[in-house]
Amino acid sequence: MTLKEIAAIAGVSVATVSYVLNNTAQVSEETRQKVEKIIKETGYRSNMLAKSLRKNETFLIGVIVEDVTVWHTAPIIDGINEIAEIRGYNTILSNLRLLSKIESQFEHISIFQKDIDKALDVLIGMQVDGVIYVGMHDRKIGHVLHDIQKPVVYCYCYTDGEGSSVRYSNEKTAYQLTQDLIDKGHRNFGVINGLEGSEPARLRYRGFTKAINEAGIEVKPEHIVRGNWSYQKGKEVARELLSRKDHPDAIVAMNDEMAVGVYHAAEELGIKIPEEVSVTGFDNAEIAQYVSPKLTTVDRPLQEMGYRSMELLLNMIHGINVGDVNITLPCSIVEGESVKDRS
Amino acid sequence: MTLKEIAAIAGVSVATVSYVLNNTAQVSEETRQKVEKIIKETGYRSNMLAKSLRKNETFLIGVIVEDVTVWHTAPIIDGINEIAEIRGYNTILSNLRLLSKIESQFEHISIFQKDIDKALDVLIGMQVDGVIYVGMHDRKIGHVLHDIQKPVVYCYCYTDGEGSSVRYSNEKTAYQLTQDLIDKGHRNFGVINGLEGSEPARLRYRGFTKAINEAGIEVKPEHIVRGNWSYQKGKEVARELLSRKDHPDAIVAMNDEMAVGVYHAAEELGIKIPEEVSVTGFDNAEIAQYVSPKLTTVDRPLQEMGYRSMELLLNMIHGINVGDVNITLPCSIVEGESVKDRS
DNA sequence: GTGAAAGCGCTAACAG
DNA sequence: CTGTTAGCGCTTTCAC
Repeated sequence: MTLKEIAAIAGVSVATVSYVLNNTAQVSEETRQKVEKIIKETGYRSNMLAKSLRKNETFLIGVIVEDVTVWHTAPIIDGINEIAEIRGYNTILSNLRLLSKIESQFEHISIFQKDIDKALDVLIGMQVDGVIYVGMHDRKIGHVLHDIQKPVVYCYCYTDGEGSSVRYSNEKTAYQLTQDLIDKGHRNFGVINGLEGSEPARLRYRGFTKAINEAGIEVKPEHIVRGNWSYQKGKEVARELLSRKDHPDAIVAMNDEMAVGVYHAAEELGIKIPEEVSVTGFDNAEIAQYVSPKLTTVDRPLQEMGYRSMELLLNMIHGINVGDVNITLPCSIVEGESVKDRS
Repeated sequence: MTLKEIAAIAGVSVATVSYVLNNTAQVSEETRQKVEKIIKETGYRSNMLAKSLRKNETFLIGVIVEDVTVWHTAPIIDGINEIAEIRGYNTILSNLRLLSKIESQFEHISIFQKDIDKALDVLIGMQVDGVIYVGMHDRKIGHVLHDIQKPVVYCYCYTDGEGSSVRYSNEKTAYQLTQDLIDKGHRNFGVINGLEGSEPARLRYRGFTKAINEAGIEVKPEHIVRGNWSYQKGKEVARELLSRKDHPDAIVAMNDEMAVGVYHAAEELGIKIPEEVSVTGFDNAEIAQYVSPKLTTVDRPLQEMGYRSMELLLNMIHGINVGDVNITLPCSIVEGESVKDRS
């Protein structure tokens, strides 16, 4: 069904049909009724392709996600969609599916440039007004979206120098978390760090160290161990940590999976949480609320990151805030029952 | 940058540029080189809107998801995308965001018809070749995608009579799971059912009952309790169940959250899993592998459901298999350590 | 081998 | 108030 056909049935011109459709000119009540009736009857829907081509505007935003199955991606998409819906935009999602395409999790991004370019060809070809790129890890990536003459926002990742980004605060949150533990009287700390080379691991550890140093506390070198984000490894290193006679009275695990590893290691060794050792996690994974006692952890503002990315992009599209903006959102600490007040 | 501009720079006609771009006619090597050089230099990307309008084909598939944050949605999308990529199609995702829009989880779908129609307006307007509708619960929904003259596949839900669907097997899987328990010598069963009115709950329970009846086993009515899918409620009813002197030696929980509730109830009461009571879950949630002992549960073929939905849709688009098809995929049982062999 | 020109469905002057 | 028409960027006959 096309405008022309509607016009033919109604016995009016295409222009008139367009007028009633878009309410873009005065049309007599009689004509309007007649046309509207036919539109309803035929179930006509206007061809966006033609419309957008003609008007040279699409109200379309391209969203490239590195992998939709990485669990933080969905809430970010949801946040993006919510703002899009409010502001009258539609989104077109491109899923790079990196997770299933890579061997090593930290292989350099550039080998996927071809995939990205392919995705961009489609999105730019669809004449999107701007692009949001959602990372699967929080890290620096190259200018993967180079050469496109459109506003771009990187979310859950960033690029050096060029381009705006929306991220969450690793360092400051780890700092606060550690301070809370210090305030609650803990002095003998253990820390299970994330995977070597991971930026969030580095930042979280730095926040931890800063709080420790400011409080003038010393952490025994043997109490600083390296995990790899996994439950298995967390349990393994926690076992060593907790087997020591001078084991920590607080273990800061850099994510929830490893924190749960600590739970199980403690259980094996008959060490009570939080009575004998406090434990904190990071990320507010689903498991955090299903372990007993509930894990104290950190909630990242994922949906909010979606909101802000979209709002930032729309501002750029409308010419507000033309410079590069780097937004770092605060996290909130989720109080569980895995930390004891020893003060 | 448009074809016309490229043509002007190269000093050839638009037709010629189109020929080299699409390799659709013989072009002299010299001209081809010249044009290709300019295309590369200018970073020209063809306008899909114009192209699709002209060719009257888009290779675009519309994917409507009821809520992207419901955790089974992402793997399904991923599966859809994988096939799309292989077959040269692109997808455009529409997220209805039902979860945040509804009060009661089981409110009738029809009140969202307006949202769905809006999403459809966009998708159909974009001239998609077909639509996949991904539900947030496995249930029967009305003909929410009525009146569209395009192939439609319902995934993780279905509609009565009209329309093809791809789902997973609740009943048969619950049957197998129960049989396994019977084979391992369990005779004193307890079951924690899902939310009243939920179709998967009904089907899973039916599968359970079928296996029980076939084996000539009797389940005490007091051992059949109603949960609501939640951890909290699961723990609560498990506490009652396990407090009884004649408590079951196997508890079939209809999802993993409730199964974890059983774990914690058992722990409180000093009852050992699986020595004194075996426990099974359903859904293979992330927690299933982080509890100790590991939970025996059921993995739904989510990504595969995405594959099959897309393949089915493409077949419909290409005129193969024109009738309604209802596919039910088998699940696999994930053997944990929460079931003891008592035979 | 290459170009002129029609037309995909729609909007927006412009004319009447 | 309504209709005629040009043209958005592209593909594709049909001529040459």
